[in-house]
Amino acid sequence: MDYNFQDIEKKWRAFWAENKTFRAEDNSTKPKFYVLDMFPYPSGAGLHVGHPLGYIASDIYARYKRLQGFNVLHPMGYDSFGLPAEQYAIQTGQHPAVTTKTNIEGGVDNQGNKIAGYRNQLDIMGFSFDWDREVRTSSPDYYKWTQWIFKQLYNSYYDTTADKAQSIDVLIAEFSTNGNTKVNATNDCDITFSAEEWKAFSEKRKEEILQMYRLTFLADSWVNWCPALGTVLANDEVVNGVSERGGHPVEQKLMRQWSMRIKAYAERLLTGLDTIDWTDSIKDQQRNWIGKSVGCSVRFEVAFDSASVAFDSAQSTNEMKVSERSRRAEIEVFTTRPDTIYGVSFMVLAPEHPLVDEITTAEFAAGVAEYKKQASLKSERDRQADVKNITGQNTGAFAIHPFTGEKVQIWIGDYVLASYGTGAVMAVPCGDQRDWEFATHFGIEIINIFEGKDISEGAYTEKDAVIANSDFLNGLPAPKAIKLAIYEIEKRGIGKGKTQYRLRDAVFSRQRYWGEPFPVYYKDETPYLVDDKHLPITLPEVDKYLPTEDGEPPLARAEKSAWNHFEGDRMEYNTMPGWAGSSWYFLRYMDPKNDNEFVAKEKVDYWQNVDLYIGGSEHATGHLLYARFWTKFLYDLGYVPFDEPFKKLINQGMILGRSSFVYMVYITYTVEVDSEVKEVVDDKIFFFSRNPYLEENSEDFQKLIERREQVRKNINFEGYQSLPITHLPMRVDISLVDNDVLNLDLFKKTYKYKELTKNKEVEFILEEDGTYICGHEVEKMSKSKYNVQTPDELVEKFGADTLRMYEMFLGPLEQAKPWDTKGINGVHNFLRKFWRLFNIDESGNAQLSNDAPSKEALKTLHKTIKKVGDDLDRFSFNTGVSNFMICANELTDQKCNNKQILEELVVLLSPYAPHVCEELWVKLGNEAGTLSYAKFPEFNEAHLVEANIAYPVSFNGKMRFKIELPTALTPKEVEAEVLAFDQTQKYLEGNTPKKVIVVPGKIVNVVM
RNA sequence: GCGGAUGUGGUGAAAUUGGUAGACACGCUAGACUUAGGAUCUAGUGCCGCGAGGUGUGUGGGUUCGAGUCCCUCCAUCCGCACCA
Repeated sequence: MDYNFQDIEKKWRAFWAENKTFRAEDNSTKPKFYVLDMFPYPSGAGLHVGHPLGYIASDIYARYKRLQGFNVLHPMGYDSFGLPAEQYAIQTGQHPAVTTKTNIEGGVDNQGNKIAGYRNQLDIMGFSFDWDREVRTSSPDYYKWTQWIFKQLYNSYYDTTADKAQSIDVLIAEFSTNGNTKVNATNDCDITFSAEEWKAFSEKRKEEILQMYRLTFLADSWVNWCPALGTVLANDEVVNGVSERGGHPVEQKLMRQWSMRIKAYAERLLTGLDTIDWTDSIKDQQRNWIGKSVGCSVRFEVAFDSASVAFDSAQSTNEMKVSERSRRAEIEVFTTRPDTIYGVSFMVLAPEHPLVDEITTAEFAAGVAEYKKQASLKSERDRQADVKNITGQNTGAFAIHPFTGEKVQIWIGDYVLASYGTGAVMAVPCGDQRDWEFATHFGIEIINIFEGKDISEGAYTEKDAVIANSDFLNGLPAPKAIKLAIYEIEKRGIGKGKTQYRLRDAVFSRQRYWGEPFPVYYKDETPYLVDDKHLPITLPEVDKYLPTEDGEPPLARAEKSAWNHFEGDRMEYNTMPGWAGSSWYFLRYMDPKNDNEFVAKEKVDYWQNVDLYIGGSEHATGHLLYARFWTKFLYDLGYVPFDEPFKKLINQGMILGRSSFVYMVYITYTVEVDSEVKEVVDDKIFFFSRNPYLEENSEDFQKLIERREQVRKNINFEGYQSLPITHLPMRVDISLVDNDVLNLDLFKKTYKYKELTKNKEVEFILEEDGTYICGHEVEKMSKSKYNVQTPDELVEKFGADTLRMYEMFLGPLEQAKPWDTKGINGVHNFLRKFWRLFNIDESGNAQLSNDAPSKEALKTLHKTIKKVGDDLDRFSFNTGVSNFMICANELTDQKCNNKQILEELVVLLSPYAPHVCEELWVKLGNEAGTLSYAKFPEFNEAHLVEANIAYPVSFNGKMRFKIELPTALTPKEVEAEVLAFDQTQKYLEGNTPKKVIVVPGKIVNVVM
């Protein structure tokens, strides 16, 4: 009986669903194992073959762990809030909840297109998900708890002494007893107050101050504003100055926004990386994003001497105030190289630095104003792109060097960023290349403080120099000098040792409809939290999904009655960003239906963190960082017993599309109609298999030349016309192409080229065998490129087991690879071959031998058990498939139909090809549905031991022949046998061997 | 510029600890068979050479009895970050 995969797969999928075969138990004595995929955003386009790659790998691993006796949690859900559904809603008026439901469950969209549905597409792959645990971030049952976590963050601050988050009540109590002078907390508060002052503050003022401490807070901050999307974006959602989604320009705007004080966790996010098993590349990306630098702050006093200051004559009241303050100002800088402080010959402030106007002298006021204007006009992107162009402007002011007491010039320059450190630097041209270039460009003094280093061609930036010319630092190597300099700076009270992070607090509000509403209302424009008993605050209905006319977010359109809970003057109009729901979803799977807690303590205590997480590397600085942050926070509050969410992370490589091209080739000429010159396309159009210019001497190319002469005659042109030949590559849908051969009939019938060629003669330039070969290019798989391969078609044609194994066989999981179906037959044939081993007769019974298995069959089996097991342990799924093929080939050669051997193999193969294995498992006489919990075969080395071994013998490292010797021989005996062997003399060529190296069981090398 | 990764036949790739380079599969060549099936079976297939043999893992060097694997140099491609003081 043939391998009828369609019936088999259908049958077992139904069986698994009906019997809930893959349900994970919360109360189990078995050890747990948590295998998680990054959940998908359910888009209308559906899944292509790239999406399931990671899911297949994780499913194989989950099934493997079940066979090893683990209680496996392997859930799936949907990250279902997001932009595409909202934009579709704006265009069509359809509620995003409806679109989202259709995209998940299948159906017809409101333009009549059939949607397969994510769930159906996932189901046909035979994944062993426990669907009873499904979560959707856009479901109120789920986002109730996203809102609840937000509230916990709001009610917490970061205590830097205890190095953990604490209740904000602790802080309020401290304010009431001691004010804020003794508080050690991560904050943005730049004022100090006493207990009495605190008590005297109004409620509104108190809340304003608390906002500067809370872990999520409302503040006016410079944000990435994307006008096209009408919303702000987090730093990780902005790539090269444009939005990650859609590629729209992004500008800086000062707005009142919710933020997450992720900065508080910078150090723990950094050190935590050392405890988890992720790739170096992702860890480095996170380290880079956090951007820790160790150094110290130093304050330079501004030298206000009467002669040089601008505002003696200035009228501004603001400046008058400064003048009244007895004109004292300090510039604080951050440096990682305090050892080079004697090399400071000037200072540079960011153009936006608040002190700039205050210190600029009259002489330079116009220049500074002009420079500031230029800088503000440049976008962030332009400023970054324009690195080579050195620009700057002297302010005319001076600072006093804190050690030498000398005056150094103060400049402004846009290479200093307002957003990093203090927005000011002490410039050390001998030790920093940018400072060196700046000094050289503007002719500022360069002081060399490195012993014996030449700085005439550039700065010396290594930290291995000895410091000179620097008073108390003289003669010290840089690392020691750094320590001493910090000590001295602190002693003199002009700064202190400090660690700086590049990590910014994360903007947490979006001016969108399709996201979680905040559990927040306003009274007198002061935010208050909604009480837990009113959660979730559900999304209110609105008339349109667009911002209001005054630029308020879409939720501002909601009537008061549209809110399920309304309090105060108004509710919060912003919604949460996409990463809110995905920052904790892995916890909800443990307890998805709990209505009283986000996850019950005993469940999270049992399941712990994710043992294996598989997903794309594009989330390196977004989701993966935020999820770690929230986990650490929930750990601090005692809700979860671990502070890293994902123990091991594997990033599957992207599957790229292979686009096919046809090349339209035609001649153009110009004609004058009513004194207007028009370009005309010739009446004949050629379709070439490839660029004809690549083969200019070919026969086919001659056809073009002839045609051109024809055209030349036809149009009867006067004067010179070059008659250019246009070569236009056009994508064709890959469904019309099989191994680069174009289905010409179908192409002619269906393709859009008709419009372009109507009323024209068309000639296809064919290969010698009459086929038309398409060109191809590897690029991202996308609908617009006509190169999408859906899993559905392949499952239909070859079966899910074949597709699962083929995607694994393609290459290492982590590697990016172009999609190509050329090899799929090989994998399909393997499964047929495997099926044939069972000798299944027409009535569907397996004809197997019950005898004791042969020695060689046992050897094949145990070799395979060992290799496949090892491959699974190191996530080498591609070699696993190879090993199954080798095994099937060997058993076929051995004509093995031994029941005992085949039964173990069925278990071994079942993680990769679950459907066919279930079928065979039952044919072997086992109970339906028990395969998933069978025992993974045990490897027995005894079956691999052979009496003889074929030693490869090499001479000076070159392998010459093999010699069959008993395994038990000692190296000495092997050496003797080899030297006595006939062929040895031939390869010795009369030399006496100097040495013979015998690696037992491996190789013999004769050194001459 | 900095960081990470990769480089092996016509193609996808394998070689886990330094020990027979190219397993497995696709493709291709030749043949067999037939219930004409995206079958099956046999033989071959890195390159050069009729052959003996030579040569071969991006380049050049080194360590070693032995290097795809370790070290150094350079080249190419991909990814991430990028005036971060």
